[in-house]
Amino acid sequence: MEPENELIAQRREKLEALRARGVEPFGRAFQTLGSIAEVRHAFKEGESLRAAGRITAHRDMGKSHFVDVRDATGRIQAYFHEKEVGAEAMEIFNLLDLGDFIGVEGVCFLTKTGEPTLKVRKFEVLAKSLRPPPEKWHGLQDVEARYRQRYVDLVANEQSRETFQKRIAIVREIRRFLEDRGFAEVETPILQTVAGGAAAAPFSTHHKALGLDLYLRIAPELYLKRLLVGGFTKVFELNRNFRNEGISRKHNPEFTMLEVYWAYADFEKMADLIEELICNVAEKICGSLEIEHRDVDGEMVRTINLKRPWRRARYVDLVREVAGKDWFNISSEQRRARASGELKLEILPQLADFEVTQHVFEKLVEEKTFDPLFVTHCPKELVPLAKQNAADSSLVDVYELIINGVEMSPGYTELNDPDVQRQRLLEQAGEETQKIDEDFLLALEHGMPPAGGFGLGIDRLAMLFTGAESIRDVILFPLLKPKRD
RNA sequence: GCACCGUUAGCUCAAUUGGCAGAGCAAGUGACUCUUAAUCACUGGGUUAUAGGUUCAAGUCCUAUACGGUGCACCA
Repeated sequence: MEPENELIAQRREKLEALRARGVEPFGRAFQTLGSIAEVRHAFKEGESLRAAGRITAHRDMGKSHFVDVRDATGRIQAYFHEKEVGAEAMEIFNLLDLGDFIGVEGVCFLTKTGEPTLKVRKFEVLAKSLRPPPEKWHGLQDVEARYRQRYVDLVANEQSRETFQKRIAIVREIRRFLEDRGFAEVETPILQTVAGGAAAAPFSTHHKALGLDLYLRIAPELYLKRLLVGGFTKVFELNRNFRNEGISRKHNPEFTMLEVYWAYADFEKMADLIEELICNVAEKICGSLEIEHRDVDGEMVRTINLKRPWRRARYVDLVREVAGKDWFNISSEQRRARASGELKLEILPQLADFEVTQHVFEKLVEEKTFDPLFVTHCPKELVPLAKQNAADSSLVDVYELIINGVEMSPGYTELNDPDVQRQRLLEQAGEETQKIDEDFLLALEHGMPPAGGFGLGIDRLAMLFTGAESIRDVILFPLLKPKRD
Protein backbone atom coordinates (compact mmCIF):
# COMPACT_ATOMS: atom_id res chain seq x y z
CA MET A 1 0.00 0.00 0.00
CA GLU A 2 1.43 3.34 -0.99
CA PRO A 3 1.54 6.07 1.65
CA GLU A 4 -1.63 8.07 1.45
CA ASN A 5 -1.26 11.64 0.38
CA GLU A 6 -3.08 14.61 1.77
CA LEU A 7 -5.46 14.97 -1.18
CA ILE A 8 -6.65 11.38 -0.96
CA ALA A 9 -7.04 11.62 2.80
CA GLN A 10 -9.25 14.70 2.38
CA ARG A 11 -11.43 12.89 -0.12
CA ARG A 12 -11.82 9.93 2.23
CA GLU A 13 -12.86 12.32 4.99
CA LYS A 14 -15.54 13.74 2.71
CA LEU A 15 -16.63 10.21 1.88
CA GLU A 16 -17.21 9.51 5.56
CA ALA A 17 -18.87 12.88 6.06
CA LEU A 18 -21.36 11.99 3.31
CA ARG A 19 -22.13 8.67 4.99
CA ALA A 20 -22.50 10.44 8.34
CA ARG A 21 -25.25 12.52 6.73
CA GLY A 22 -26.97 9.42 5.41
CA VAL A 23 -25.81 9.89 1.82
CA GLU A 24 -24.40 6.77 0.12
CA PRO A 25 -21.37 8.05 -1.87
CA PHE A 26 -21.56 5.16 -4.36
CA GLY A 27 -25.09 5.51 -5.60
CA ARG A 28 -27.50 3.48 -7.65
CA ALA A 29 -29.22 3.77 -11.01
CA PHE A 30 -30.17 7.31 -11.99
CA GLN A 31 -32.69 7.91 -14.74
CA THR A 32 -31.43 10.45 -17.28
CA LEU A 33 -32.60 11.70 -20.63
CA GLY A 34 -29.47 10.16 -22.13
CA SER A 35 -25.85 11.09 -22.70
CA ILE A 36 -24.73 14.66 -22.09
CA ALA A 37 -24.67 15.19 -25.86
CA GLU A 38 -28.30 14.07 -25.99
CA VAL A 39 -29.18 16.32 -23.06
CA ARG A 40 -27.57 19.27 -24.85
CA HIS A 41 -29.48 18.33 -27.97
CA ALA A 42 -32.79 18.24 -26.05
CA PHE A 43 -31.97 21.50 -24.26
CA LYS A 44 -34.93 23.88 -24.28
CA GLU A 45 -35.29 26.89 -21.99
CA GLY A 46 -37.76 26.27 -19.20
CA GLU A 47 -37.77 22.47 -19.61
CA SER A 48 -36.65 20.24 -16.78
CA LEU A 49 -34.00 17.67 -17.70
CA ARG A 50 -31.99 14.98 -15.93
CA ALA A 51 -28.32 14.41 -16.68
CA ALA A 52 -25.45 12.52 -15.10
CA GLY A 53 -21.69 12.70 -15.38
CA ARG A 54 -18.42 13.57 -13.76
CA ILE A 55 -17.70 16.96 -12.23
CA THR A 56 -14.72 18.35 -14.15
CA ALA A 57 -14.72 22.00 -13.10
CA HIS A 58 -16.14 24.08 -10.27
CA ARG A 59 -16.44 27.86 -10.31
CA ASP A 60 -17.37 29.08 -6.85
CA MET A 61 -19.03 32.51 -6.73
CA GLY A 62 -19.88 32.41 -3.05
CA LYS A 63 -23.56 31.66 -3.06
CA SER A 64 -23.66 30.62 -6.72
CA HIS A 65 -21.70 27.66 -8.01
CA PHE A 66 -21.09 26.67 -11.60
CA VAL A 67 -20.07 23.09 -12.23
CA ASP A 68 -19.11 21.34 -15.46
CA VAL A 69 -20.66 17.89 -15.74
CA ARG A 70 -19.13 15.72 -18.40
CA ASP A 71 -19.19 12.28 -20.00
CA ALA A 72 -17.49 10.88 -23.11
CA THR A 73 -19.99 12.68 -25.34
CA GLY A 74 -19.76 16.20 -24.00
CA ARG A 75 -20.05 18.74 -21.21
CA ILE A 76 -22.91 20.70 -19.73
CA GLN A 77 -22.87 23.42 -17.11
CA ALA A 78 -24.92 23.03 -13.94
CA TYR A 79 -25.83 25.87 -11.60
CA PHE A 80 -26.15 25.27 -7.85
CA HIS A 81 -27.67 27.73 -5.43
CA GLU A 82 -29.03 27.26 -1.93
CA LYS A 83 -32.27 28.97 -2.99
CA GLU A 84 -32.89 26.16 -5.50
CA VAL A 85 -31.76 23.04 -3.65
CA GLY A 86 -32.06 24.00 0.03
CA ALA A 87 -29.51 24.40 2.82
CA GLU A 88 -29.16 20.71 3.61
CA ALA A 89 -28.38 19.79 0.01
CA MET A 90 -25.77 22.56 -0.18
CA GLU A 91 -23.94 20.90 2.68
CA ILE A 92 -23.85 17.71 0.63
CA PHE A 93 -22.73 19.74 -2.40
CA ASN A 94 -19.82 21.11 -0.38
CA LEU A 95 -18.57 17.56 0.16
CA LEU A 96 -18.20 16.98 -3.58
CA ASP A 97 -14.88 17.14 -5.42
CA LEU A 98 -13.66 17.34 -8.99
CA GLY A 99 -13.96 13.87 -10.46
CA ASP A 100 -17.11 12.82 -8.56
CA PHE A 101 -20.07 11.48 -10.49
CA ILE A 102 -23.39 13.20 -9.86
CA GLY A 103 -26.87 13.02 -11.28
CA VAL A 104 -28.78 16.27 -11.53
CA GLU A 105 -32.31 17.36 -12.28
CA GLY A 106 -32.71 20.97 -13.30
CA VAL A 107 -34.37 23.54 -15.46
CA CYS A 108 -32.73 24.62 -18.71
CA PHE A 109 -31.74 28.27 -18.85
CA LEU A 110 -29.21 30.44 -20.62
CA THR A 111 -26.76 32.44 -18.56
CA LYS A 112 -26.12 36.02 -19.56
CA THR A 113 -23.12 34.85 -21.56
CA GLY A 114 -25.44 32.47 -23.43
CA GLU A 115 -24.17 29.24 -21.91
CA PRO A 116 -26.80 26.45 -21.80
CA THR A 117 -27.09 25.57 -18.13
CA LEU A 118 -29.17 23.36 -15.87
CA LYS A 119 -30.46 25.21 -12.79
CA VAL A 120 -30.22 22.29 -10.37
CA ARG A 121 -33.28 21.49 -8.23
CA LYS A 122 -32.22 18.04 -7.06
CA PHE A 123 -29.04 16.05 -7.31
CA GLU A 124 -27.66 12.70 -6.23
CA VAL A 125 -24.13 11.57 -5.49
CA LEU A 126 -23.51 8.68 -7.89
CA ALA A 127 -19.85 7.91 -7.20
CA LYS A 128 -17.16 9.55 -5.14
CA SER A 129 -13.71 9.78 -6.70
CA LEU A 130 -11.00 9.11 -4.14
CA ARG A 131 -8.19 10.28 -6.42
CA PRO A 132 -7.61 13.83 -7.65
CA PRO A 133 -7.92 14.35 -11.41
CA PRO A 134 -5.01 15.71 -13.50
CA GLU A 135 -4.44 19.38 -14.18
CA LYS A 136 -7.51 20.85 -15.83
CA TRP A 137 -5.80 22.85 -18.55
CA HIS A 138 -2.85 20.68 -19.64
CA GLY A 139 -4.59 17.38 -18.91
CA LEU A 140 -2.52 14.24 -18.43
CA GLN A 141 0.73 14.64 -20.40
CA ASP A 142 2.84 11.81 -19.00
CA VAL A 143 2.95 9.28 -21.86
CA GLU A 144 3.39 6.27 -19.60
CA ALA A 145 0.50 7.29 -17.35
CA ARG A 146 -1.70 7.91 -20.39
CA TYR A 147 -1.16 4.32 -21.55
CA ARG A 148 -1.29 2.65 -18.14
CA GLN A 149 -4.28 4.59 -16.90
CA ARG A 150 -6.17 5.19 -20.11
CA TYR A 151 -9.32 5.90 -18.10
CA VAL A 152 -7.63 8.99 -16.67
CA ASP A 153 -6.37 9.99 -20.12
CA LEU A 154 -9.91 9.71 -21.52
CA VAL A 155 -11.34 11.83 -18.73
CA ALA A 156 -8.62 14.47 -18.93
CA ASN A 157 -7.71 14.74 -22.62
CA GLU A 158 -10.17 15.82 -25.28
CA GLN A 159 -7.76 14.76 -28.01
CA SER A 160 -7.63 11.23 -26.71
CA ARG A 161 -11.41 11.01 -26.61
CA GLU A 162 -11.56 12.24 -30.22
CA THR A 163 -8.98 9.69 -31.35
CA PHE A 164 -10.91 6.76 -29.93
CA GLN A 165 -14.28 8.04 -31.12
CA LYS A 166 -12.73 8.16 -34.59
CA ARG A 167 -11.43 4.64 -34.27
CA ILE A 168 -14.88 3.41 -33.22
CA ALA A 169 -16.39 5.17 -36.25
CA ILE A 170 -13.77 3.69 -38.59
CA VAL A 171 -14.58 0.15 -37.50
CA ARG A 172 -18.31 0.83 -37.78
CA GLU A 173 -18.00 2.27 -41.30
CA ILE A 174 -15.83 -0.61 -42.49
CA ARG A 175 -18.42 -3.12 -41.30
CA ARG A 176 -21.21 -1.12 -42.91
CA PHE A 177 -19.30 -0.82 -46.21
CA LEU A 178 -18.71 -4.56 -46.41
CA GLU A 179 -22.21 -5.52 -45.26
CA ASP A 180 -23.63 -3.20 -47.93
CA ARG A 181 -21.70 -5.14 -50.57
CA GLY A 182 -22.83 -8.55 -49.42
CA PHE A 183 -19.76 -9.64 -47.44
CA ALA A 184 -20.52 -11.84 -44.44
CA GLU A 185 -18.64 -11.31 -41.18
CA VAL A 186 -17.34 -14.56 -39.76
CA GLU A 187 -15.33 -15.64 -36.75
CA THR A 188 -12.55 -18.19 -37.07
CA PRO A 189 -10.26 -19.69 -34.42
CA ILE A 190 -7.88 -17.54 -32.45
CA LEU A 191 -6.56 -20.64 -30.69
CA GLN A 192 -4.82 -22.62 -33.41
CA THR A 193 -2.74 -25.80 -33.39
CA VAL A 194 -0.57 -24.44 -36.23
CA ALA A 195 -0.05 -20.67 -36.38
CA GLY A 196 -0.17 -20.10 -40.13
CA GLY A 197 -0.95 -17.37 -42.63
CA ALA A 198 2.13 -15.30 -41.82
CA ALA A 199 5.71 -15.84 -40.66
CA ALA A 200 5.74 -14.13 -37.27
CA ALA A 201 6.56 -15.86 -33.99
CA PRO A 202 3.35 -16.84 -32.19
CA PHE A 203 2.33 -16.74 -28.53
CA SER A 204 2.02 -20.23 -27.07
CA THR A 205 -0.60 -21.48 -24.70
CA HIS A 206 -1.98 -24.81 -23.53
CA HIS A 207 -5.37 -26.44 -23.25
CA LYS A 208 -5.43 -28.49 -20.06
CA ALA A 209 -8.38 -30.81 -20.70
CA LEU A 210 -7.10 -31.86 -24.13
CA GLY A 211 -3.45 -31.75 -23.10
CA LEU A 212 -2.89 -29.70 -26.23
CA ASP A 213 -0.32 -27.03 -27.03
CA LEU A 214 -1.95 -24.17 -28.89
CA TYR A 215 -0.95 -20.85 -30.41
CA LEU A 216 -2.73 -17.55 -30.61
CA ARG A 217 -3.26 -16.87 -34.27
CA ILE A 218 -0.87 -14.63 -36.19
CA ALA A 219 -3.42 -14.37 -39.04
CA PRO A 220 -6.89 -15.73 -39.87
CA GLU A 221 -6.05 -16.30 -43.55
CA LEU A 222 -5.90 -20.10 -43.66
CA TYR A 223 -9.30 -20.48 -41.98
CA LEU A 224 -11.00 -17.89 -44.15
CA LYS A 225 -9.76 -19.76 -47.22
CA ARG A 226 -11.30 -22.94 -45.83
CA LEU A 227 -14.60 -21.06 -45.95
CA LEU A 228 -14.04 -20.38 -49.67
CA VAL A 229 -13.60 -24.14 -50.05
CA GLY A 230 -16.85 -24.53 -48.12
CA GLY A 231 -18.76 -22.39 -50.61
CA PHE A 232 -18.75 -18.93 -49.07
CA THR A 233 -18.04 -16.36 -51.77
CA LYS A 234 -17.74 -13.10 -49.83
CA VAL A 235 -16.44 -13.20 -46.27
CA PHE A 236 -14.52 -11.00 -43.90
CA GLU A 237 -13.17 -11.12 -40.38
CA LEU A 238 -12.28 -8.08 -38.32
CA ASN A 239 -10.53 -9.10 -35.15
CA ARG A 240 -7.30 -9.42 -33.22
CA ASN A 241 -4.04 -11.04 -34.33
CA PHE A 242 -1.13 -11.74 -31.99
CA ARG A 243 2.54 -11.65 -32.93
CA ASN A 244 5.33 -12.40 -30.51
CA GLU A 245 7.73 -9.85 -31.97
CA GLY A 246 9.30 -6.55 -31.07
CA ILE A 247 7.22 -3.55 -30.04
CA SER A 248 7.60 -0.29 -31.92
CA ARG A 249 5.80 2.86 -32.99
CA LYS A 250 4.16 0.68 -35.69
CA HIS A 251 3.81 -2.65 -33.85
CA ASN A 252 1.80 -3.82 -30.86
CA PRO A 253 1.85 -7.55 -29.94
CA GLU A 254 -1.91 -7.69 -30.38
CA PHE A 255 -3.35 -5.70 -33.22
CA THR A 256 -6.56 -5.57 -35.20
CA MET A 257 -6.72 -6.85 -38.74
CA LEU A 258 -9.45 -6.94 -41.34
CA GLU A 259 -9.21 -9.76 -43.86
CA VAL A 260 -11.58 -9.95 -46.83
CA TYR A 261 -11.95 -12.81 -49.33
CA TRP A 262 -13.93 -12.67 -52.54
CA ALA A 263 -14.37 -15.76 -54.69
CA TYR A 264 -13.76 -15.38 -58.46
CA ALA A 265 -12.00 -12.03 -57.95
CA ASP A 266 -8.29 -11.24 -58.30
CA PHE A 267 -5.80 -8.83 -56.75
CA GLU A 268 -6.71 -5.99 -59.10
CA LYS A 269 -10.35 -6.22 -58.16
CA MET A 270 -9.29 -6.26 -54.51
CA ALA A 271 -7.19 -3.15 -55.13
CA ASP A 272 -10.29 -1.41 -56.50
CA LEU A 273 -12.26 -2.55 -53.48
CA ILE A 274 -9.76 -1.34 -50.85
CA GLU A 275 -9.43 1.98 -52.68
CA GLU A 276 -13.18 2.42 -52.51
CA LEU A 277 -13.31 1.25 -48.89
CA ILE A 278 -10.62 3.61 -47.59
CA CYS A 279 -11.99 6.59 -49.54
CA ASN A 280 -15.47 5.84 -48.25
CA VAL A 281 -14.23 5.72 -44.65
CA ALA A 282 -12.18 8.90 -45.15
CA GLU A 283 -15.22 10.81 -46.38
CA LYS A 284 -17.27 9.61 -43.42
CA ILE A 285 -14.61 10.12 -40.76
CA CYS A 286 -12.69 13.16 -41.97
CA GLY A 287 -15.17 14.59 -44.45
CA SER A 288 -12.35 14.87 -46.97
CA LEU A 289 -9.87 12.89 -49.02
CA GLU A 290 -7.07 15.18 -47.89
CA ILE A 291 -5.90 14.04 -44.49
CA GLU A 292 -3.97 16.64 -42.50
CA HIS A 293 -1.45 15.59 -39.88
CA ARG A 294 -0.43 18.15 -37.30
CA ASP A 295 2.12 18.08 -34.48
CA VAL A 296 1.33 18.83 -30.82
CA ASP A 297 1.59 22.57 -31.47
CA GLY A 298 -0.96 22.34 -34.26
CA GLU A 299 1.65 22.91 -36.97
CA MET A 300 0.97 21.03 -40.20
CA VAL A 301 3.32 18.09 -40.58
CA ARG A 302 1.97 16.70 -43.85
CA THR A 303 -1.12 16.29 -45.95
CA ILE A 304 -1.98 12.87 -47.33
CA ASN A 305 -3.94 12.97 -50.55
CA LEU A 306 -6.31 10.04 -51.02
CA LYS A 307 -7.84 11.29 -54.27
CA ARG A 308 -8.32 8.48 -56.77
CA PRO A 309 -6.94 6.89 -58.81
CA TRP A 310 -4.08 5.75 -56.63
CA ARG A 311 -0.71 5.15 -58.21
CA ARG A 312 0.05 1.53 -59.13
CA ALA A 313 3.66 0.58 -59.84
CA ARG A 314 5.66 -2.60 -60.14
CA TYR A 315 8.00 -3.57 -57.32
CA VAL A 316 11.06 -3.79 -59.55
CA ASP A 317 10.40 -0.38 -61.10
CA LEU A 318 10.11 1.24 -57.67
CA VAL A 319 13.35 -0.38 -56.53
CA ARG A 320 15.09 0.82 -59.72
CA GLU A 321 13.86 4.37 -59.04
CA VAL A 322 15.70 4.52 -55.71
CA ALA A 323 18.55 2.04 -56.21
CA GLY A 324 19.54 2.63 -59.83
CA LYS A 325 18.26 1.44 -63.22
CA ASP A 326 20.88 -1.31 -63.31
CA TRP A 327 20.05 -2.68 -59.82
CA PHE A 328 18.83 -6.04 -61.11
CA ASN A 329 21.64 -6.38 -63.68
CA ILE A 330 24.61 -6.02 -61.36
CA SER A 331 26.00 -8.82 -59.19
CA SER A 332 24.81 -9.72 -55.73
CA GLU A 333 28.10 -8.37 -54.28
CA GLN A 334 27.70 -5.08 -56.15
CA ARG A 335 24.14 -4.70 -54.84
CA ARG A 336 25.28 -5.26 -51.25
CA ALA A 337 28.13 -2.79 -51.71
CA ARG A 338 25.80 -0.16 -53.17
CA ALA A 339 23.14 -0.66 -50.48
CA SER A 340 25.56 -0.26 -47.58
CA GLY A 341 27.66 2.41 -49.31
CA GLU A 342 25.84 4.81 -51.60
CA LEU A 343 22.38 4.09 -50.18
CA LYS A 344 23.61 4.21 -46.55
CA LEU A 345 21.67 1.16 -45.40
CA GLU A 346 22.69 -1.43 -42.87
CA ILE A 347 22.92 -4.74 -44.73
CA LEU A 348 23.54 -7.83 -42.59
CA PRO A 349 25.66 -10.48 -44.35
CA GLN A 350 23.19 -13.30 -43.67
CA LEU A 351 20.46 -11.66 -45.76
CA ALA A 352 19.41 -13.49 -48.90
CA ASP A 353 19.52 -11.58 -52.19
CA PHE A 354 15.78 -10.89 -52.30
CA GLU A 355 15.99 -9.67 -48.69
CA VAL A 356 18.67 -7.12 -49.61
CA THR A 357 16.37 -5.75 -52.29
CA GLN A 358 13.43 -5.87 -49.89
CA HIS A 359 15.45 -3.89 -47.35
CA VAL A 360 16.15 -1.22 -49.97
CA PHE A 361 12.46 -1.19 -50.81
CA GLU A 362 11.33 -0.84 -47.18
CA LYS A 363 13.75 1.91 -46.25
CA LEU A 364 13.77 3.96 -49.44
CA VAL A 365 10.30 3.41 -50.89
CA GLU A 366 7.89 2.29 -48.16
CA GLU A 367 9.03 4.61 -45.35
CA LYS A 368 9.14 7.60 -47.67
CA THR A 369 5.77 7.10 -49.33
CA PHE A 370 2.82 8.91 -47.76
CA ASP A 371 0.22 9.18 -50.50
CA PRO A 372 -1.33 5.85 -51.45
CA LEU A 373 0.82 3.60 -53.61
CA PHE A 374 -0.03 0.09 -54.81
CA VAL A 375 3.15 -1.89 -55.23
CA THR A 376 2.43 -4.75 -57.60
CA HIS A 377 4.17 -7.88 -58.88
CA CYS A 378 6.38 -8.55 -55.88
CA PRO A 379 8.94 -11.40 -55.85
CA LYS A 380 7.26 -14.68 -54.96
CA GLU A 381 9.60 -15.37 -52.01
CA LEU A 382 7.92 -12.54 -50.12
CA VAL A 383 4.39 -13.91 -50.47
CA PRO A 384 4.00 -17.71 -50.32
CA LEU A 385 0.18 -17.68 -50.24
CA ALA A 386 -0.33 -15.74 -53.49
CA LYS A 387 -0.64 -17.04 -57.03
CA GLN A 388 2.34 -16.70 -59.35
CA ASN A 389 2.14 -14.38 -62.32
CA ALA A 390 1.20 -16.12 -65.58
CA ALA A 391 3.89 -14.36 -67.62
CA ASP A 392 6.70 -14.45 -65.02
CA SER A 393 6.57 -17.18 -62.39
CA SER A 394 9.21 -15.44 -60.24
CA LEU A 395 6.56 -12.83 -59.44
CA VAL A 396 3.22 -13.05 -57.66
CA ASP A 397 -0.07 -11.33 -58.52
CA VAL A 398 -0.32 -9.11 -55.46
CA TYR A 399 -0.42 -5.55 -54.36
CA GLU A 400 1.13 -4.05 -51.25
CA LEU A 401 -0.68 -0.84 -50.44
CA ILE A 402 1.52 1.77 -48.78
CA ILE A 403 0.04 4.84 -47.13
CA ASN A 404 1.54 7.11 -44.47
CA GLY A 405 4.93 5.41 -44.70
CA VAL A 406 3.66 1.98 -43.66
CA GLU A 407 2.36 -1.19 -45.21
CA MET A 408 -1.36 -0.64 -44.84
CA SER A 409 -2.87 -3.49 -46.84
CA PRO A 410 -1.63 -6.50 -48.76
CA GLY A 411 -3.91 -7.91 -51.48
CA TYR A 412 -3.48 -11.16 -53.39
CA THR A 413 -4.76 -13.25 -56.16
CA GLU A 414 -4.98 -16.25 -53.87
CA LEU A 415 -3.02 -19.38 -54.61
CA ASN A 416 -5.50 -22.25 -55.01
CA ASP A 417 -3.34 -25.03 -56.47
CA PRO A 418 -2.75 -27.41 -53.53
CA ASP A 419 0.45 -28.91 -54.96
CA VAL A 420 2.04 -25.55 -55.71
CA GLN A 421 0.89 -24.28 -52.31
CA ARG A 422 2.58 -27.21 -50.56
CA GLN A 423 5.80 -26.56 -52.47
CA ARG A 424 5.78 -22.85 -51.68
CA LEU A 425 5.14 -23.46 -47.96
CA LEU A 426 7.92 -26.04 -47.84
CA GLU A 427 10.36 -23.56 -49.40
CA GLN A 428 9.25 -21.01 -46.83
CA ALA A 429 9.41 -23.32 -43.83
CA GLY A 430 12.91 -24.64 -44.52
CA GLU A 431 13.67 -26.99 -41.62
CA GLU A 432 10.51 -26.20 -39.73
CA THR A 433 8.14 -28.47 -41.66
CA GLN A 434 5.99 -28.98 -38.57
CA LYS A 435 4.73 -25.46 -39.22
CA ILE A 436 2.87 -26.63 -42.32
CA ASP A 437 -0.89 -26.64 -41.80
CA GLU A 438 -1.76 -30.02 -43.35
CA ASP A 439 -5.48 -29.56 -42.84
CA PHE A 440 -5.33 -26.34 -44.85
CA LEU A 441 -3.61 -28.18 -47.72
CA LEU A 442 -6.22 -30.93 -47.46
CA ALA A 443 -8.92 -28.28 -47.78
CA LEU A 444 -7.26 -26.93 -50.95
CA GLU A 445 -7.25 -30.45 -52.39
CA HIS A 446 -11.04 -30.37 -52.11
CA GLY A 447 -10.96 -27.35 -54.43
CA MET A 448 -10.80 -23.66 -53.60
CA PRO A 449 -12.28 -21.30 -56.18
CA PRO A 450 -9.99 -18.64 -57.63
CA ALA A 451 -10.29 -15.68 -55.31
CA GLY A 452 -8.94 -12.33 -54.33
CA GLY A 453 -8.19 -11.37 -50.76
CA PHE A 454 -6.82 -8.47 -48.80
CA GLY A 455 -5.77 -7.59 -45.29
CA LEU A 456 -6.08 -4.18 -43.72
CA GLY A 457 -4.30 -3.08 -40.55
CA ILE A 458 -6.98 -1.29 -38.58
CA ASP A 459 -4.60 0.28 -36.08
CA ARG A 460 -2.49 1.73 -38.87
CA LEU A 461 -5.60 2.97 -40.64
CA ALA A 462 -6.62 4.68 -37.41
CA MET A 463 -3.16 6.27 -37.25
CA LEU A 464 -3.68 7.58 -40.78
CA PHE A 465 -7.03 9.16 -39.95
CA THR A 466 -6.08 10.54 -36.52
CA GLY A 467 -2.51 11.60 -37.29
CA ALA A 468 -1.25 9.52 -34.35
CA GLU A 469 2.53 9.07 -34.41
CA SER A 470 2.42 5.85 -32.40
CA ILE A 471 0.23 2.77 -32.65
CA ARG A 472 -0.17 2.99 -28.85
CA ASP A 473 -2.11 6.19 -29.32
CA VAL A 474 -4.87 4.35 -31.21
CA ILE A 475 -5.00 1.25 -28.97
CA LEU A 476 -6.99 1.77 -25.77
CA PHE A 477 -4.77 -0.44 -23.65
CA PRO A 478 -1.39 -1.01 -25.33
CA LEU A 479 0.88 -3.66 -23.82
CA LEU A 480 3.36 -2.31 -21.25
CA LYS A 481 5.53 -4.05 -18.70
CA PRO A 482 3.86 -4.14 -15.31
CA LYS A 483 5.10 -1.40 -13.04
CA ARG A 484 6.58 -2.60 -9.75
CA ASP A 485 8.00 -0.53 -6.93
C1' G B 1 18.63 -7.96 -27.57
C1' C B 2 21.72 -3.02 -28.56
C1' A B 3 22.25 2.54 -28.38
C1' C B 4 20.66 7.32 -26.89
C1' C B 5 17.25 10.26 -23.91
C1' G B 6 13.82 10.82 -19.81
C1' U B 7 11.78 10.05 -14.48
C1' U B 8 11.39 16.80 -9.46
C1' A B 9 4.41 18.12 -5.09
C1' G B 10 -1.92 14.72 -6.98
C1' C B 11 -1.23 17.11 -12.20
C1' U B 12 1.66 20.58 -15.71
C1' C B 13 6.44 22.47 -15.55
C1' A B 14 11.09 25.52 -13.50
C1' A B 15 15.85 25.10 -10.84
C1' U B 16 22.54 28.87 -14.48
C1' U B 17 29.15 26.21 -13.50
C1' G B 18 27.77 20.96 -8.18
C1' G B 19 25.99 25.86 -3.61
C1' C B 20 19.11 27.22 0.76
C1' A B 21 14.18 22.58 -4.40
C1' G B 22 10.32 27.06 -6.93
C1' A B 23 5.72 28.32 -9.68
C1' G B 24 0.76 27.49 -11.89
C1' C B 25 -3.40 24.22 -11.48
C1' A B 26 -5.60 21.08 -7.81
C1' A B 27 -6.32 21.11 -2.15
C1' G B 28 -7.52 23.89 2.78
C1' U B 29 -9.32 28.73 4.93
C1' G B 30 -11.60 33.50 3.91
C1' A B 31 -14.26 37.31 0.27
C1' C B 32 -17.83 37.47 -3.81
C1' U B 33 -25.54 35.87 -6.39
C1' C B 34 -24.16 34.80 -14.02
C1' U B 35 -18.86 32.13 -13.83
C1' U B 36 -16.19 29.81 -18.42
C1' A B 37 -8.53 27.97 -17.33
C1' A B 38 -13.65 32.82 -12.85
C1' U B 39 -11.13 36.54 -9.76
C1' C B 40 -8.66 38.24 -5.01
C1' A B 41 -6.02 37.10 -0.13
C1' C B 42 -3.68 33.68 3.07
C1' U B 43 -2.09 28.38 4.28
C1' G B 44 -0.46 23.41 3.81
C1' G B 45 1.84 19.95 0.43
C1' G B 46 8.84 17.19 -1.65
C1' U B 47 13.21 10.64 0.88
C1' U B 48 14.01 15.03 -6.68
C1' A B 49 12.07 6.82 -9.73
C1' U B 50 15.05 3.06 -6.60
C1' A B 51 19.93 1.40 -4.44
C1' G B 52 24.86 2.73 -3.94
C1' G B 53 29.22 6.04 -4.83
C1' U B 54 32.37 10.77 -5.48
C1' U B 55 32.29 15.59 -2.81
C1' C B 56 32.78 20.35 2.47
C1' A B 57 28.21 20.31 -0.55
C1' A B 58 24.42 16.25 -5.51
C1' G B 59 17.86 17.35 -8.64
C1' U B 60 22.65 18.37 -11.21
C1' C B 61 28.68 14.13 -11.54
C1' C B 62 29.66 8.35 -11.49
C1' U B 63 27.75 2.98 -11.15
C1' A B 64 23.71 -0.39 -11.01
C1' U B 65 18.44 -1.39 -11.23
C1' A B 66 13.17 -0.38 -12.62
C1' C B 67 9.79 1.77 -15.92
C1' G B 68 8.92 4.82 -20.20
C1' G B 69 10.20 7.36 -25.02
C1' U B 70 12.97 7.31 -29.68
C1' G B 71 16.08 4.73 -33.08
C1' C B 72 18.32 -0.01 -34.53
C1' A B 73 17.60 -5.31 -34.70
C1' C B 74 13.41 -8.79 -35.14
C1' C B 75 8.53 -8.97 -37.70
C1' A B 76 7.73 -13.22 -45.82
